[in-house]
Amino acid sequence: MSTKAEENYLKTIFKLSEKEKNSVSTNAIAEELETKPSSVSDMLKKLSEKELINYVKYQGVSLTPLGHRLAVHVIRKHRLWEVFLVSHLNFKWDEVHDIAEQLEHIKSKALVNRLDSFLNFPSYDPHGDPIPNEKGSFPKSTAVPLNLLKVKTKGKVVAVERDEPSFLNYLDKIQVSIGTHIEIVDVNDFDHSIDVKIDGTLTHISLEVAQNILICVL
Amino acid sequence: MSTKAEENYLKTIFKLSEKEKNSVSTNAIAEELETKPSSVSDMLKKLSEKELINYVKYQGVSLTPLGHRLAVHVIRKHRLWEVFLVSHLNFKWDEVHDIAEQLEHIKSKALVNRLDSFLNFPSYDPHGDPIPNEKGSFPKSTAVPLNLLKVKTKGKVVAVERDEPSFLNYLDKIQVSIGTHIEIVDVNDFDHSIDVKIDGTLTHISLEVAQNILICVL
DNA sequence: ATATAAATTTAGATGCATCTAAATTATAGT
DNA sequence: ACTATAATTTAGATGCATCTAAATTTATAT
Repeated sequence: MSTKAEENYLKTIFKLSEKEKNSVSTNAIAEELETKPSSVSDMLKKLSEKELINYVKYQGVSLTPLGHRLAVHVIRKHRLWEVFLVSHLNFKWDEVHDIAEQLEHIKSKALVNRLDSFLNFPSYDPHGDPIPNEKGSFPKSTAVPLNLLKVKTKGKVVAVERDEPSFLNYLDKIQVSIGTHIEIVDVNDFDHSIDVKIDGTLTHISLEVAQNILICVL
Repeated sequence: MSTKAEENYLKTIFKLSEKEKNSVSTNAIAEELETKPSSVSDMLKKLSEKELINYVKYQGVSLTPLGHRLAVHVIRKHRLWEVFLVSHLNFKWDEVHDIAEQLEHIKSKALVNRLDSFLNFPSYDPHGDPIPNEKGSFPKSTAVPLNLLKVKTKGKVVAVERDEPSFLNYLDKIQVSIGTHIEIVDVNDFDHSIDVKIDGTLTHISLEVAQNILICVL
């Protein structure tokens, strides 16, 4: 049986593995979890003994198939609960992350699968993140970060890559949500900020924000 | 902020306070929580320092108003989740206790209240136990244990006082659930077992079982 | 190639919740 | 009132997850 802390480590390693192709570093994990590298070292030893990660001292880590399965299952729970909170309890998309962080650790296979069925087997959570099915496979999508698109490209927002209320509130303010249509009007070579048309309105967006909005090109 | 363990102690003290009018003993708590009296002593000291219980060494404990409020809030969450599990996720009444034991520790005032509203402010959980409202007050009921009724009395099952699947499965087997009509046919003076008519069928019930079925006399 | 900096791990500590074994206090029977 | 027994608490230990400070290993830069 895995503890809450272990599950959070696995989730973080999974997340970081997606970005950086190679193995994940102790420091990166510490930063992501807002903890100290020494604490991470301790935990990596434990996870390694449980055969959840491949760990060679000073060389970083990667998930074993077992660790990968567990991480995906926690992510599945997190995202299903987010769907429930937004679609049935009327929470807004910026309010659900912290609650889902708690709910994702509830242990009951039956609960997850019944929740999934109750929600009609959703493929994406309120932030557009894909929800793995019971077997652990993700629906695939061909989304691209907004900052990589060229002028005149039109697309639809399919996901956002950050959960913080400050970010999500900003998106609300500029009227961006999942499904919103966006057109690239101009790209500023100096700071890589961009001008976009959102539902007809012209808006200026920083690189930082654009990087975290995923678009499906139309 | 209270930990899971603290909340479970408070819940237990609340439960035991209902039965025994006076203060609750260390041993009783230990037995209920399936832990050692020495562990209970440690925890009582902690709860006392947090002003959640009134504790005089060797004299047992009682809840302070603050501890009472917290205990009731945990019970509220437990019972609301049980309603959700049975009425929306199609769990049976004997399957929900263990899952609700986990869900009751999720911390979010908004979540509880929205869940309450989503469920239409239920007054009783699937076992017939009363659900306190947001302010902490319970709906009152005038239920009596089945074993205290006299021959020929007719009534309706309004609650059961145990959560164990073994007990609940037995009730399913003899066709007893919340709302079932029962008539006392005969009382055996020797072992206090009773003969009852359940939906027309004659059934023999032990004292142990009868004590845990609450009846509203008709 | 070697010194310096950066990343990582170890050593030793803390707080929480638990345990066993031993000591203490309360209670009940004669 | 006294003693045996039961209930309760204390002392000291363990495992988990974390921390700080120190040591070690790896990477980098001349």
